[in-house]
Amino acid sequence: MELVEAIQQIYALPMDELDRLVRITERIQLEKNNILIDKDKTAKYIYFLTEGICRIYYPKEQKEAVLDFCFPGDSILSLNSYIHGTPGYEIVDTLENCVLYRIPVSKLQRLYNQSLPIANWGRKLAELETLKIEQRLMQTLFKTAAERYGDLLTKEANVVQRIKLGYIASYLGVTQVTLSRIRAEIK
Amino acid sequence: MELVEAIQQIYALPMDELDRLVRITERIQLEKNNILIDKDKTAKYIYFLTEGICRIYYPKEQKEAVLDFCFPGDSILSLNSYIHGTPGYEIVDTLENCVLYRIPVSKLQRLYNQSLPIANWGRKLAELETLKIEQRLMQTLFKTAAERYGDLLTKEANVVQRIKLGYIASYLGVTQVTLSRIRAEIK
DNA sequence: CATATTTTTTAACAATTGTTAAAAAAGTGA
DNA sequence: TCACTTTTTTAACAATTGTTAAAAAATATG
Repeated sequence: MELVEAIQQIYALPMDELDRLVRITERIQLEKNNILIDKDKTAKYIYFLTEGICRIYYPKEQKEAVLDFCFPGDSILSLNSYIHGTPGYEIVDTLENCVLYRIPVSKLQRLYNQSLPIANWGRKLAELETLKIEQRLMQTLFKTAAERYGDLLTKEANVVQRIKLGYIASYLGVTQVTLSRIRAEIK
Repeated sequence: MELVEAIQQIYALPMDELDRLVRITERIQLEKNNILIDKDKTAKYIYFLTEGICRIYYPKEQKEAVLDFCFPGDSILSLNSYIHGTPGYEIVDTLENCVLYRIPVSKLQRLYNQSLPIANWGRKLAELETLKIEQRLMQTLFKTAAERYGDLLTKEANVVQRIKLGYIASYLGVTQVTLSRIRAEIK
């Protein structure tokens, strides 16, 4: 998955506009088990993941919850921070060595006020994020943890084995013990 | 709550651009217990509610789930349908007599491709929707039904009495019986 | 105002998940 | 390879919520 591809899959841009975006992106590498986005900090960047796996989670005293896992091609934003320019809630860390591209939010905002296609690209980016979270919410509303674990297995089969059970359990909204019971049932 | 106010609170527009938006809106009234947005239909409009209360819910065989209640000042969109132009999942109905303004999605899309401020307005609309759902998700992840019921009571105190317990229970993700038990605890 | 309908509460029981702790399995590094 | 650490599984018990059904309360209707 390449940067240009990741940008274009959100909203197709004409060459010159695409170039304006690409010119403000930076490529970074981050080793396994490092923090990409920290809570209570104002996010200076939005990211595109091209290699590796990340985890987005909300840390709360005692009880943390995994919002999502990110795979190559995904965009990663600290939502509240990106949208309101205030400190965000979530922590994003790397579960494997990662390659990412980052766009400074301040420069991006400037482009939003200059370029119609890029403003519409930003609109699409937000719209797709909305759908992503809606899907997440609907799954927790309607599917049991067992069903959702099955979905994960079919969608990201080989990947599930690379993620700790505790993280997956948190993503599914159950304890590690319960997920272990679910897996015992399946076999 | 007036239409112009509802539009401007999303993203402030210059007078002439605001006017382009206002000119394509229509005022409608809908009596209590009518369907505003139906599932499996492609939404032709987005709405601003200025009077009354609406309920957004996902209907699933046996088990329906209330996503949100809408109050004056809120915008109402069938997310998937608005974003992808495909049939949506949710039903929106009126819990009281309502006054709404609607914008045809097709005309709105045209403006997105013509006007930079309106494209950015659409971006903000999507961004705010994202945060709304994120809040909803975080509440279900971290707060117990009892806590969330307490939140509802403080935020929309007088309004809660006007909404059926079954709807509120569905919004909180518990059965009506459980919510009844929660209320018995509080008193 | 009295009756019918809807909504809410209460009770008893079943089922599911959480909790704590210990054992087993897998992974890591010298 | 062996010892050590981390992760996963299993077991027993407690706590919470769902289910079903009936009673009570509130609301609507002629």
